[in-house]
Amino acid sequence: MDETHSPPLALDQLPGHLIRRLHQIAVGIFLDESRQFDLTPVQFAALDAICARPGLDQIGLSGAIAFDRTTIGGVVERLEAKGLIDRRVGQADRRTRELYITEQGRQLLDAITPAVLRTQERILYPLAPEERRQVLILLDKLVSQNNPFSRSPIKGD
Amino acid sequence: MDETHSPPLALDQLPGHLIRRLHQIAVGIFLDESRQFDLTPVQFAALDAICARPGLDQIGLSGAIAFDRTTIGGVVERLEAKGLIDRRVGQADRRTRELYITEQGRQLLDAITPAVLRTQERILYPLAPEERRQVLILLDKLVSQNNPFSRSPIKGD
DNA sequence: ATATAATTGACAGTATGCTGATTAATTTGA
DNA sequence: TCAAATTAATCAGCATACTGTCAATTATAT
Repeated sequence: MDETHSPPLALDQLPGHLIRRLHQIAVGIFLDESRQFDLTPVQFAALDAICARPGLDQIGLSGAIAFDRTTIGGVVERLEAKGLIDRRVGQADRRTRELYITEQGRQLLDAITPAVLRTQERILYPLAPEERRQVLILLDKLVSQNNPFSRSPIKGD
Repeated sequence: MDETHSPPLALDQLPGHLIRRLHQIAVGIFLDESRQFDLTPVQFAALDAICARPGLDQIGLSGAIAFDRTTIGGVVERLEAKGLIDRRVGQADRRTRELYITEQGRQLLDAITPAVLRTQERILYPLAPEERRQVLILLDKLVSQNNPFSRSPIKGD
């Protein structure tokens, strides 16, 4: 027998594949729930972080929500084009762009928040209450302890 | 008091955000482990599925590993350009393109498999053995039961 | 048999998410 | 002080991941 080839891996049992699928599902539910607001999950995350920390620059925003710093450029550009944030040249450091949420941005954030909360409930809906607590603890453990290996590691406050 | 605005949500406690972060981390580990093979996670998944089911068409491949059918087009195009798969016009249905792994593709799949397995171990490394079993069970439950709501639901065999 | 439906794959367009290079501004160090 | 290193943002380029649309092909229904 010249059987030099290993059998294909069963993808649907690999953690990486399960994680990719779950992410795909979570994004799908988010877009379904917030269809009327024309905001992507990443745009929501950025808007939420800018609201929480006004005057943040783009690198700071990357660190706060773990985006690649190049990706953030396009995201804030689109948020600015929609009138949801302002971008001002930094006072202390003119290389930076300080980010501020606009009144319109605040109103959208308020309006979309219930949809975002419904999204989280729908994602976890298949699990029993105790399992939901469990999975959040395990996901948090995986994310925080693998954080150093991530491409865009979270910076602590 | 005219406090009409709710406080920003704590992103790092939202399931959707944790899932996005974990996916980002998993992809990063995959690319790190398989750097020398020049294959992305999605390309690996497609190659693995084509190996397991030779003659599959592109829609069938989408259904097997939950890709959008448009996304698959570019993926198989790049796999074909690298000489890892063949694409032939379907005999029974000339609309389809039947996908076959090449000998070169099989060899790459063999070579990359240990790296893919190491990737899975690194993803789960922060967890104790019992927690690893738990999280896989919970992820599988979330994925399979939310599958109908996904944009690219898995088709059963 | 033939008009209509549905299906496969392709294409255009948009939005992440990354690499690597470049520019402008600031900081460091000899 | 002034050249060198560093940093913030941008740009070009590539690969997912989705929407919609379209042409070619097949299935259906009268």
